[in-house]
Amino acid sequence: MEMDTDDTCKAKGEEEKAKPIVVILMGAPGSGKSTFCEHVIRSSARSWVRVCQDTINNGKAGTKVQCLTNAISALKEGKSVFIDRCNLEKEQRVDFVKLGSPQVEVHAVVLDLPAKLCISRSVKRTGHEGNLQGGKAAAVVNRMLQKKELPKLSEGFSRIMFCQNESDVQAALDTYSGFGLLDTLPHGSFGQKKPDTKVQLGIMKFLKKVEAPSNAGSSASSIQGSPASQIIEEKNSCFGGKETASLLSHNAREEVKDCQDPGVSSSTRKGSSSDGPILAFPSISTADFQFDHEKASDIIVEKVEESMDKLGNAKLVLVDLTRGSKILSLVRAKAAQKNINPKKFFTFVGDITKLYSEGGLRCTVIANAANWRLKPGGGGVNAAIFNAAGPDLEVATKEQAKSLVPGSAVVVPLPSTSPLSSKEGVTHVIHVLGPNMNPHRPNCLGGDYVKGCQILQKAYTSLFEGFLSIVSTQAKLSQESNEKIKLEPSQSPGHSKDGPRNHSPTGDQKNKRDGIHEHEISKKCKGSQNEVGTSINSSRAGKVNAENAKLDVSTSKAWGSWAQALYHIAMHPERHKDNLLLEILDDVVVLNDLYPKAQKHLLVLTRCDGLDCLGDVRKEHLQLLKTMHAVGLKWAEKFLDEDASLVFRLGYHSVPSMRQLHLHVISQDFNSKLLKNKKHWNSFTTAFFRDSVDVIEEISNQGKATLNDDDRLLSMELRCHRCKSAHPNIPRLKSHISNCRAPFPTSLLQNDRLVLAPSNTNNP
DNA sequence: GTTCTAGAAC
DNA sequence: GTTCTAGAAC
Repeated sequence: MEMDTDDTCKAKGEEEKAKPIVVILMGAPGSGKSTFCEHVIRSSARSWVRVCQDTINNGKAGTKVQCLTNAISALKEGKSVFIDRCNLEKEQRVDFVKLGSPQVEVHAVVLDLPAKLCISRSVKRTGHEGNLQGGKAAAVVNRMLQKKELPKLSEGFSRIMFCQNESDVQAALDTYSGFGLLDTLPHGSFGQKKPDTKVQLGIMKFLKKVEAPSNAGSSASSIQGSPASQIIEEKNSCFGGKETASLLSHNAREEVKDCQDPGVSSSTRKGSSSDGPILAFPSISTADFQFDHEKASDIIVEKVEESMDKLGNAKLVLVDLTRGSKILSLVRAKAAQKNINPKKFFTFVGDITKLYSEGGLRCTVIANAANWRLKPGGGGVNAAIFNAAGPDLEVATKEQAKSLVPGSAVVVPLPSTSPLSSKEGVTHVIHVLGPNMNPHRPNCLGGDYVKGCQILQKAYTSLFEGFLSIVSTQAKLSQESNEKIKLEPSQSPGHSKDGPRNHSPTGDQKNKRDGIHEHEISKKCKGSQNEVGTSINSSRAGKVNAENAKLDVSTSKAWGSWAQALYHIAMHPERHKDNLLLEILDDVVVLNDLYPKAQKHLLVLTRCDGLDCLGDVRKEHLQLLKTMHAVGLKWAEKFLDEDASLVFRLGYHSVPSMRQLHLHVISQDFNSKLLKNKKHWNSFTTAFFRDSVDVIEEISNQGKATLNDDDRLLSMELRCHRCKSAHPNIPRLKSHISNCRAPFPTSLLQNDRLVLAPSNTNNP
């Protein structure tokens, strides 16, 4: 056993009072477990014992029982213990979790780093204690990661830290290095991006690309237990849940240093139709009003929990300016313990007046921790918001109320002339007055927390009710504007959908949002504004529906000239006599993909004008979808007659590059010189690809299809679609898939997602 | 040095 | 969607 202890700096007495802990490390070979232990042990004020199975037997590998025995004796001596072994499967760690007791907490530190990184470290390392060197490392790491089961609090951990990139690891190192003998750490699960799915994540570099899709892997192609939830970010400075970094503009990431946001996907930035309005609110009363943070965090979490059911697609975000703010970490821990949906409520570090411009987080409503006179000035959030909003906010506030009593809130629509509106997209400010515990401020409660808590509860209730009233009003207005659009379709051609939205009766508010939207369009599209305007098909401009006429951007998109080819074929197949065309029917055209990404790759193209992509599909298209599927299936079966070894998959890209709804019928060999890049691969092998059978089911049941439209799906780590092993680049991946005969993942074998020759059904 | 990727242009 | 190519990665 390694006794990496540092006895020099602590007195015996201290150790006796202190509670030892067990930290179970989890991670593949090369994930840095031993290094982690060494770093902590070097700088910690505690006595640690590192129990390493690789070396426990006089420097050689030992048994699990030896590890347990040594851990128990270390704990008896009051020492804290690192369990340094892979521990990737639940069963492998269960006995170590049992080391916990009322006196001994068991923590998990998960070094869930990219497979690529672990592999390269394992390969490179020489003289590693576990003797896992050389070329076999890749195979071993891949195999282990495929069995990975991420830990859950329910296994018996009081605290779990997920580290998915180097900065997470640094944060965990800081946490445990500074974890003194008498300190306690908040309980809960920290830093995991998506607890329930195993989304593969991109190999992008920090500042160049964003990271984990928050929700995109939930479809059939994500496999429980697959080694997928791996982040390749190397420098992300965001600790405790890095998702929000995906929202940040490049220059903002440096400033937003802490966030926990498993819920906000890049769609919040892009403003896709699935977004809901977001209320950003500061912690009320805990700053200048000196309200106790523990009590305040209880109330925030309790009130958030109460409002969860009423939120619909709206979201709440607690904002604080400083990284490592006590109130944020308390709220995070308590929200995690209560299993509050992290998609609907999360925390964010940043300036509440610059959430969009600097943080990339679009919050249409922000709350202000106001003073009772509703006046600018003072300090903190109140001063910041009044400053950022300019005199417009003061004027608009006066129209609504002259003063506030503690525990109440007032909703103020923000004029579009306010910079906070034009730059940040804020439509409303809600002033909230919380209880005051500061004797130097008016209405001090003098330490009466019974009353204080009541008032703070009331304050949050008023705030959330105010927000919900805005949400429901806006939803109604967008319905009305939608009705109006339907009545006046002639006004829309030639404009982006901002045109129709200007007909809405909401006046100022609408214009303001349109400003943001245009900003986004100009960022997203490389073409000129003119191009944007003209390339949106006029038949689509009137199609803005109730959903996409909401606060956020519609699904409508601009198509470049190069993206029109399929549309032209669909409209006039007879003019395209080229040899790609296979079949022309009343509703569909079948053609070979011009750039096939597999031995067989066909497109079944709808001839319906105005149906550009999966996002446009509604219940009235159900029969068409079934026809497309049936035609695709017919062709797949024809090819299977010729070559029984083929396997087909039928489906749609969540966001196609080419206009005009088309079904891909693609053989799963992916044997094509034209499959050249990560986007090609991931567009057919991640949740970005929506199986036709699932789409039909969704349209039938819900009236629309789920779009896994997060760009990050397309830049995820390259993994074999059969065995899910990770590969560093396209050539290596292709070389692997040409030989891989692993069975397809179960999810693909279900529900006829794969189409096989009858003779091939048992062993694809 | 070569291989490979990612972003811009089309 | 592809092509081109700078520059990162090896």
